[in-house]
Amino acid sequence: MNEINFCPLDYTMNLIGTKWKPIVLFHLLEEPLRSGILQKKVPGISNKMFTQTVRELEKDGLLIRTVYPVVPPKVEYALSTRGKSLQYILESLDKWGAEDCKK
Amino acid sequence: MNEINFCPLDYTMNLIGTKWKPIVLFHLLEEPLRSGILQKKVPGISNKMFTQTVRELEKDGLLIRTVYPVVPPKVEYALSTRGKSLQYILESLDKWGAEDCKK
DNA sequence: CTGTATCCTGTCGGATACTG
DNA sequence: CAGTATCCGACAGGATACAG
Repeated sequence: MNEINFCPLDYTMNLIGTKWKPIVLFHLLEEPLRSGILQKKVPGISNKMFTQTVRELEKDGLLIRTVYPVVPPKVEYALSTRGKSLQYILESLDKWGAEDCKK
Repeated sequence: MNEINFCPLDYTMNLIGTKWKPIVLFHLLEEPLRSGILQKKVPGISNKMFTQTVRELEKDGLLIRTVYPVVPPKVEYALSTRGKSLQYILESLDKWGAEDCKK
């Protein structure tokens, strides 16, 4: 890597520029969701990639993982403040896609 | 893939959701650039990935490739109308990154 | 200058089975 | 229900050499 022409866009893409991350975040915009529900909203994602994705998002402080000590286990994911600050971008991406695929 | 919960965001990410595409497009926002210049603005990218990236962007109609029949060869890349319509999003991603990495 | 063609390695990412 | 572990094929992506 070279930092000479580093641009913030690059920084952003390193956080959310993967196949699944934006979609996961997008589905959390409205409300926190428990694990199973969230995963079902991202069809095509494998169990492995789902876990890996939310783990990285948690590590980067974009979402918060809450474990409820009940049986059966219940885990809920919610956007952090930092994650919520992406709302505008996620919706822009969504809107652009909606407009563009009409053509 | 499953289309039940297909969202436009997914569509957008399939077009520009890679490591290099947004950066390449971003550097073309101001003005068309010839190949060598553009590539130098994306440090860290290998020759192979650069060619591959612009080829896909061209195929998807996001940029236009113009070959000038001169010696030495001159090739220029410019955003298409469709590519320009991403300006807003690219700048949002850039701004977010600039804001966020202050913290 | 611009782009292509190999080769080669690491990682992505799915399928499956299993634990608490 | 939620998550982990392993296996394994596919491909992203770099280095290098070469062509027009």
